[in-house]
Amino acid sequence: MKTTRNTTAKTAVLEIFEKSTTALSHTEIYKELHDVCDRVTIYRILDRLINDDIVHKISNLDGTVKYAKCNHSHQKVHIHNHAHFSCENCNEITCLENVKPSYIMPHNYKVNEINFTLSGICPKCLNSNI
Amino acid sequence: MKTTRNTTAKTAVLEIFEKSTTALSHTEIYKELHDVCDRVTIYRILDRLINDDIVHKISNLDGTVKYAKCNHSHQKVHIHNHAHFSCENCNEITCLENVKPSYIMPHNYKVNEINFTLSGICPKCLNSNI
DNA sequence: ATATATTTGCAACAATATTGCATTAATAAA
DNA sequence: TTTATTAATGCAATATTGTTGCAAATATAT
Repeated sequence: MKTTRNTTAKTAVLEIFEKSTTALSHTEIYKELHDVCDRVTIYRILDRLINDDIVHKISNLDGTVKYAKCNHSHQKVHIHNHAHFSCENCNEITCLENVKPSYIMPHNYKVNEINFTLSGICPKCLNSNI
Repeated sequence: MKTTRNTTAKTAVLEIFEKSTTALSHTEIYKELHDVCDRVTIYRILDRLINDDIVHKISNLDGTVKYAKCNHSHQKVHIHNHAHFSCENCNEITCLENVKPSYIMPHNYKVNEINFTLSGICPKCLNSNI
């Protein structure tokens, strides 16, 4: 198995995820790191982090792609089966760790992963709009 | 209210949706219509169809965007709150009209729309892989 | 048949993502 | 600590996806 190295850029990306309470787009990450590394490097770091199961990818209703750090406490196996909320006002995406949809599937489908994204207005915007 | 016209290109797009059992990307639609109309026209037709509530937009786990015809039988109001299935093998997206997730949201969120996409292996691929 | 407002094509542009390749740097081994 | 190995990076080029402005074409109402 190939090892994945701890580089300056990778550490910087992880720090940004640590600080952030919302999911981040490639562009948002690059804005903070434009003097640390190249645009392309960030794409490659994100790919690696996804592969290593440290970060997961979220695609918004409008087609924009964001990334968030997984916080699988200490489970061996984990599935990103929690929901995401996408605010139509501030465009922030937050993980709703505790929202887990229940559903009944037709037979003959093998489900590996689910993506449950809700959109609307987040509490922050709901309050400030009064 | 502005009227939306029935043009050759729009009719052609609708025919493609009619024929297809899966959701289609802009690229897939354009492949069939490259001698009927321009790339841009298809984007604009899709925009109109979404506005007219004839087509809905689905964004896949990998960030790709697809479109599918709504089959809201005869309801006055309808919400696209059904699930979609994205096959990891053939990459087709199908609407699971009858799969409707139930979930409990934290307070203070105003939910306007939901997107529930499951990925894995579809029945067709499951059978052919035996 | 004519008026008018929508739709289209084209060209240009913007944003996002990918690839090849030489160089740099992190890690393992000596 | 030094050296060897291979992952990671930077840069340039390219691909893909989506958007905009404007003149010309076309669908619809009158």
